[in-house]
This record gives sequence, structure tokens and C-alpha cells, in this order.
Amino acid sequence: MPELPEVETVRRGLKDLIVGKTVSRALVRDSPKSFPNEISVVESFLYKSKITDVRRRAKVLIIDLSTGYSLVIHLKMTGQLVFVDAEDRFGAGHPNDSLVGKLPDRSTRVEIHFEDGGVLYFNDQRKFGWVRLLPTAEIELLPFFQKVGPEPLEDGYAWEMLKEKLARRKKTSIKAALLDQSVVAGIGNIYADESLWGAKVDPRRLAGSLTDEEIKLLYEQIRFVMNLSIEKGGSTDRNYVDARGKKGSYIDFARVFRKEGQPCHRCGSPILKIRHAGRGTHYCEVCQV
DNA sequence: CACTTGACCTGTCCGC
DNA sequence: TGCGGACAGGTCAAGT
Repeated sequence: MPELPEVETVRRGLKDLIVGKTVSRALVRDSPKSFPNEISVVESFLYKSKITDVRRRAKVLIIDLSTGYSLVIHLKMTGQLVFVDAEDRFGAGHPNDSLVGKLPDRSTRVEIHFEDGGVLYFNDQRKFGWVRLLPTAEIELLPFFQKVGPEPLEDGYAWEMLKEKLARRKKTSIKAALLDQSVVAGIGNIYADESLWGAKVDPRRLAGSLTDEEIKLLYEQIRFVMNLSIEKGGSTDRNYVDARGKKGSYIDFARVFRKEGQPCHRCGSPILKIRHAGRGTHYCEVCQV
């Protein structure tokens, strides 16, 4: 469920919290599922390495280390990356709206301890997510990185790039195309539904059937909803929390996602929820055509 | 190659 | 209250 805005929110938080820190110990609780590298290799490679940067590509987080290696992390649906500093780990009183003070818990798969006493927890209830250690230079060779599409929030992303990708999709729907990471990076179920509502396009339409005007509108809405969500700290949905273990507030601004039965903000008719492209799909049948 | 479906997991919710 | 089953949704492998 974490999509681009949630992963970006985690990235920003983590970057402020852990860059410059030195790893003292790594603890892998769920290998090889959540962390396929050999445990002893991970623990020895991480020891004394310093965090130099936290980056993101699509929904993947990259924590660069001073050794020329990086931790590459995908949260998939229920993954969390939460940093707890020494004071919060050992001090009294914790805010109730945060996971800080409650970790590790039974979903904790990996712990990265730092010399200053802080700990980065990778939690993942459903074990779909993963962490792996790779030479930084080899990340781009991963199959996912080879095929993933453009970053929609970067300055260089233009509506014509979306048009070009959609034009060659002859048989698939616009919703399925938006969920395809090779078309645009980082869109998942929430932002697919939200941007299609904003563009007034029926999610079941064939991807290649959109007019230039509709593609332009969709392109703008993709950027609008994801930027708004980042501003709001990501969504509140399900398991998502930021790097400090707190929920975001985007879902309060959602216009169709999980709004089935509620009136459409534009025309007042009830939002429908159907099953499409293997996903719960929310839309307004009156104003999305 | 384009596209769809099932598998991977576990917690939650709904109906009986 | 317990229990079975549907559902949640990102990505990949396997199938059409």
C-alpha cells in the first residue's frame, strides 16, 4: 500500500534522522524471506559503515553506505521503516499516536542499530516486503530498475511521455496501465483511483482511447494528488507510518478511495466500488466517462 | 510481446 | 463466541 508519496515521506524523514550515523549492529530476524542476503555477510558488511544518503526510485528506498554498498528496501503492502532514537528507546513516556516505544514487535524483521543507540526497524506484517544489501553500482541492474518508468514528480516529466506509453497499450485499461510501473513509476491503487477521478476518466476505458486533453488532465492530476499527499505526510491507510512511526493525513483528502456510497464531490451521485484489474476500484459513474 | 491471473503472507472483518 | 472465507494490494512468475 505504500505508494510514491508514502515512500517519499519515509525517505525525507529517514534522511534527516539517520544520515551520518554509524551502524554498530544489524539483526536479521526473518531470513531469507525479508532479507535474502547471507546473515553473517550482512552483519559484517554493515558493521561500522556510515549512512551517506537516503534515496528513492519509484516505490523503492535506497540507503547508501560509506562502503560502496546500499540497503535496497521495498515496503510492498505492509512494510514500515521506523527510526527510534536512544532517548525514545530508554526514556519514559511515548506519544500514543506513534509506534515509538512499542518496537520491536512481532512484525519486526530487521533491526539496524547505530553507535549512538538509535535503531532503525524494518517491520512487515505480511512479509511481502524485503531488504537487501547490494553494491550501490549494481542497483540499476535489478530487473525492476531496468524496466521502471519515469518519475512523475520530476521536472523533466512531460505529459507527452505519458501519452507515448499509453498509445502502445492496445488492449488494457487506463487503470491497469497506471498501476504498471513501466508506464509511470510509483502509482498504486489509491493514487490511480484518485487521479482518474480528478481527470474525469472511467478507470475501465482502454488506455489508448484517451484524448490528448484527457491525458494532459490525467498527467496533471497524477502530479497534483501525489504532491498533495506528500504535503500531508502520506495516507493514513492501514499499516502505513512515516519514519517516526506516525500516520499521515492524506486519506482525509481522498475523493474516491474508500469512499464507496458517499456522494461524489463534483456531482453528488454515490461513489461506486467495483473489482477491476484485480483491484478494488473506486469511481463516479456519472462524471467519469 | 501484450496482457491476465495466481502466488506470496497475515490480520481483519463479515456472516452464520 | 468461534470459525470459515473474502479481502486488503505491489510485484513477479507463469499462463493465455
